[in-house]
Amino acid sequence: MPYPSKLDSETLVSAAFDMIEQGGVEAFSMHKLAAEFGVKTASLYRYFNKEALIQAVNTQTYTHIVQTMYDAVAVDADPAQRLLVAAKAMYAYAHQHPVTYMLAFRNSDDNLRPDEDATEQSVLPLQAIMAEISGEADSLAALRGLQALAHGFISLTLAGQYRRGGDLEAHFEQAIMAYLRGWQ
Amino acid sequence: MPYPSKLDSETLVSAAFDMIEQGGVEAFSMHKLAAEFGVKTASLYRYFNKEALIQAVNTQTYTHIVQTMYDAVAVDADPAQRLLVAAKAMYAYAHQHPVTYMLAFRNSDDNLRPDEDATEQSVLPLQAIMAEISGEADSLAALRGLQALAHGFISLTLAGQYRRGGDLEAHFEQAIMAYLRGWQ
DNA sequence: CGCTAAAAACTAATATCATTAGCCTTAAAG
DNA sequence: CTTTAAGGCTAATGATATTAGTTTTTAGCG
Repeated sequence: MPYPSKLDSETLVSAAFDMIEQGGVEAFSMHKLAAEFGVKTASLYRYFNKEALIQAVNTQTYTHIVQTMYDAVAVDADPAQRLLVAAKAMYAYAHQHPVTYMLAFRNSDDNLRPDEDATEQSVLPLQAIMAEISGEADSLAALRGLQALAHGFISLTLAGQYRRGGDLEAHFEQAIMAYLRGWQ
Repeated sequence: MPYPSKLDSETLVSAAFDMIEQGGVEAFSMHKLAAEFGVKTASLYRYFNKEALIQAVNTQTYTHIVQTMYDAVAVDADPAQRLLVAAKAMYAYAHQHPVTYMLAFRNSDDNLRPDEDATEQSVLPLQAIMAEISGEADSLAALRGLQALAHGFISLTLAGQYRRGGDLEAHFEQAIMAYLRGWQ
């Protein structure tokens, strides 16, 4: 009944994702996003306000990461190798989408965080693999450490905190392997 | 020659630090900061613009963390224990100053990052300890992994990404110890 | 074929920011 | 007592996010 819609939620989120990845969150504005669709700023508010839009972008980021890791983990190898592959997939994804990656984990505000369910549930398969290394009892602690190590390395790298040269990707792998060795 | 100054750089940075820690960066504004000093907004610009102010806050955060770890590391114990103590000191500091901690490591923008020199140089003592565990050749990789693990665990905790219960601090320690074991 | 309803976008207005240019005030130094 | 420059002030500009209320469009129905 209305007249031809120029906007829809999904397309908006995708466009916002790209704009943020290109120019950073600071430069991102509702005004610029509207302009990209040939629409006035206020029209966006039928779909999202800025906070909701960024939260949607973060949820998308999270979904992508989980998907990436799922695909990666589906190799036929010993547990340590499978976890290493998963970590490397996360590393690669983060380097392809550095801005939105950091944004998703920044979480200054509760409202910008991805949905609860999407997050913790999604790592259960990884925990099962981890259990093969650490034993069932320690698998949660061990998994958390693995997530921490991977995420920490990625963020420090992206934040430019490793400035003394060396092969960062090699160091990443060495650190992961040492960590897994330590749980055996 | 001028008349009694109501402002000075150091006090401004401290006040900004506190305001940000209390209310978050998003809520922080030059206007509110000026109000706290009974001064008009424009007056602040003789000292800082917003970007420079936040960078100064981040530098202060970094200085505090380095100091905290230096103090912690000065115990008489085996290398692994000393590194664990340092990591725990960082953990404790981050939990006392969660907002500014995350802000300092967020680094969306180059200009908000702490000074180059303050950062990497400061971890050399830790690298020396790490070398006792991993050997000289691997000490940089091993140290980077340790930083990553500690920082990653802290950020994921602060970001509310560990929502499945368990003793987080205990898991933190277990993860660090496993990592160090892996390098032995 | 014209009317109606509701979706979708628009206009207009408000409030908050950061930032700059130029002015005014004060007290220390000569 | 005059100079001078530091330090704060006024005023203005241009983004920005957001809301309320209005207008346009077109699908479906009588």
